[in-house]
Amino acid sequence: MLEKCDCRIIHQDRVERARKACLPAEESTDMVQLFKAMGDSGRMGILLALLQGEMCVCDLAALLSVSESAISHQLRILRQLKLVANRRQGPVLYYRLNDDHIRQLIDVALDHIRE
Amino acid sequence: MLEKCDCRIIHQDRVERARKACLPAEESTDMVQLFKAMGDSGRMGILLALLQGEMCVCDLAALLSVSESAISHQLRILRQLKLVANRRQGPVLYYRLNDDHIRQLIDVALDHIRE
DNA sequence: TTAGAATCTGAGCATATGTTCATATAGTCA
DNA sequence: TGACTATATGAACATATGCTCAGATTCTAA
Repeated sequence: MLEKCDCRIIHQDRVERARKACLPAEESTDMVQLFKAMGDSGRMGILLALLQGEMCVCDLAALLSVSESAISHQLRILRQLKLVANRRQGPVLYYRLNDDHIRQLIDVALDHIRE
Repeated sequence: MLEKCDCRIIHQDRVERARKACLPAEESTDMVQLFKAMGDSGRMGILLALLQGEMCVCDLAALLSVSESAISHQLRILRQLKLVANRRQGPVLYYRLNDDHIRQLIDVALDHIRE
């Protein structure tokens, strides 16, 4: 036989190597949360829209054809993860992308799916 | 009054601008699928492990403390999205990251959460 | 070809997630 | 202050998602 798995670990060395390279648990979960936030069509629609510039809640609702409440719920998630930020002007809240990382992530993702 | 929203669209121009910049529907959904795939702690664990090099199913199961069946289900999703690829050597399938985009995405994500 | 190893697959179940609806809050103008 | 606008929030419900378990494949060695 070529390979045999006794304790269901064929390559103890590889498992150890990966275990040592593990990220701190908090970084890992934060990263998962970030990708999860971008892994929803509604939230991605918001992010793609904000790539073009600031928008308010009702603009986004009109653009994406969903209720303003739904947009607001999604924006809260994006806010908590520091993906978007807002500024108030009168009664209107203008949302924008919080930094350039989102654009970078989208660019790399597009590279991947277009290859 | 400073701003007023009649038809629930305050800034028609911004909505139009965003609408014109929309990605093709397929690209958008593919991108969402990609981020969704990376937005799960189990699958991210697999990807982080494979950053260190090839591993087989039972190695991953041991490393991540889940069943081989669960790993196999997750690997199928990652395979379909071209995040991982495998090669067979005897009865063992060795999985690896399919290209460098995953590493790039993880790097940018870490930049974001560490800032 | 037969037995056993490594992996895959489908169905079922428990949990997680997104939307809706009703209501609350913050800000503006008369 | 009182009426109205824009947005936020909480609960409830329907759907999506990941794991488990049992069984099916694929490959190897004898």
